Amino acid sequence: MTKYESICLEIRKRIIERKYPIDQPIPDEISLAKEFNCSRMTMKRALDILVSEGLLYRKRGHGTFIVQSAIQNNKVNVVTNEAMGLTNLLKDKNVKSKIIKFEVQFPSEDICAHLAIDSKTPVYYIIRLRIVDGEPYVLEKTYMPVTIIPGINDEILNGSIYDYIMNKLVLTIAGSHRIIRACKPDDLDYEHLACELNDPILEVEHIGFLNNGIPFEYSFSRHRYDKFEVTTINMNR
Amino acid sequence: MTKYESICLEIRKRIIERKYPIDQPIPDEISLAKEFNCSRMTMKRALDILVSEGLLYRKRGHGTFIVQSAIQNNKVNVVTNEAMGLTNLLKDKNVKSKIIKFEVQFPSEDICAHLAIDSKTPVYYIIRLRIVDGEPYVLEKTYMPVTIIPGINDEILNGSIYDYIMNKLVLTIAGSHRIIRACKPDDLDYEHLACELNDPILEVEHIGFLNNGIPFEYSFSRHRYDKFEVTTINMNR
DNA sequence: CAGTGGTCTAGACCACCAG
DNA sequence: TGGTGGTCTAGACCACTGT
Repeated sequence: MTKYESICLEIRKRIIERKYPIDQPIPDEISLAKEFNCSRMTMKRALDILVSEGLLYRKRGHGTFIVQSAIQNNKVNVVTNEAMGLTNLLKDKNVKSKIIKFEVQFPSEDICAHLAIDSKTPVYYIIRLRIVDGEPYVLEKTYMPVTIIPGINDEILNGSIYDYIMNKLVLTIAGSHRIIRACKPDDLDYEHLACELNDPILEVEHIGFLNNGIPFEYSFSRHRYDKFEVTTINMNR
Repeated sequence: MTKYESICLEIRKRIIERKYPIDQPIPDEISLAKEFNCSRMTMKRALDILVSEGLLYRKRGHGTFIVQSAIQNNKVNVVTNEAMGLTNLLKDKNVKSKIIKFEVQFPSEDICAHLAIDSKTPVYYIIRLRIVDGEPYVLEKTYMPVTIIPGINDEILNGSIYDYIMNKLVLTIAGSHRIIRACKPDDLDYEHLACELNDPILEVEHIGFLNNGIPFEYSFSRHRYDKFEVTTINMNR
């Protein structure tokens, strides 16, 4: 935990707990730096993070202000790190996995293109049903190159693939690309997600990248329409 | 133009023009700082931007490397600006608007909370059907505070609200918050989007912010499931 | 061990804005 | 003019890596 991270945590806490008047600027950078016993640069870096999360905004010559709408709808935790996997995102819930399919195959042309590999690089083909508090939640179809993410087994699939990648393989997940769409359910959805005939499905197509820019995962997550929504924040530079 | 911006431009140019070997680390921060006659902190800041764009990645103890896939597929300009509005996003298409409703009202409690206003601040209530190349595309229900975005009229609604905000009111749109979900169609969708009975709808709930952190728009866009998908890019810090 | 990036400092000067 | 945030510096120490 770096100094700027812990300062950032504390300031975020204060804002959420209304320790600072919502219609006033928060204390200036120099005062805060003194209070936290750090340099102004470090203070600025901590505040930069909160600005990038949409919690604060600055006015040169005026001060730093709270974005009121950000804390009025309990939407504060929207800015979670997305690269965590379901097991970590819902860690206060009981998340289980049912392995529907777990195979190795040569990838199709489409898979090759998305994973930036050739057709002779084997990939895992995994279908998992994720169950949250006993209810079917999402059906995940995942392709991962065996060369990049080796050693997948049933035990890992029953827990968190992301934990395995980050902690056992010690790889860094740098980012992701998502395409979100609505579609009609197919037979697999009916079978595992307990859909009614006309329930829509929220499908998230996902490409995950490591910090060397190499894609390691191409997946389709099919969600029950009444159990999931995607939240995004876009701030211009 | 700040120093770190101009350095950033120059390094980006060198990478794209293959001035640095693609399979080698680029020069270390101290050498680059000397070359550009700046401090190491400033150099780091310039490189940080390129890392956040996915053009470079760093390995502690090793050096700074070029993300090969970033410059191999002309993907350099992926970081497009989303805050443009439909009229600009699809400017090579024929986008028309049909005004279904255009009223002024006092906002409900929910609208107040999302726009950070009180219940006596009037808002526009606008429903528009956007038609692309003659086909119904999206049904937009929009709330905007009259005080922040004054002077809306039919002419503006038939064109681009975003153009009006940016060019006539000269306000800067800083960011947005989106919630994306799948849902079943309602009567308004059947009537205007030419939905079949069981066609899902992709709904995007949207809050737009100005650069002072004030929300100026709260909207629900209901899309035909076969005509629209949302694309997002997420890069970790 | 030497070399890399990551963090942090104490202080400087500038740009912007209100009274 | 005073106070704010924005940029930049020169240097320090730390964490991590391969030799």
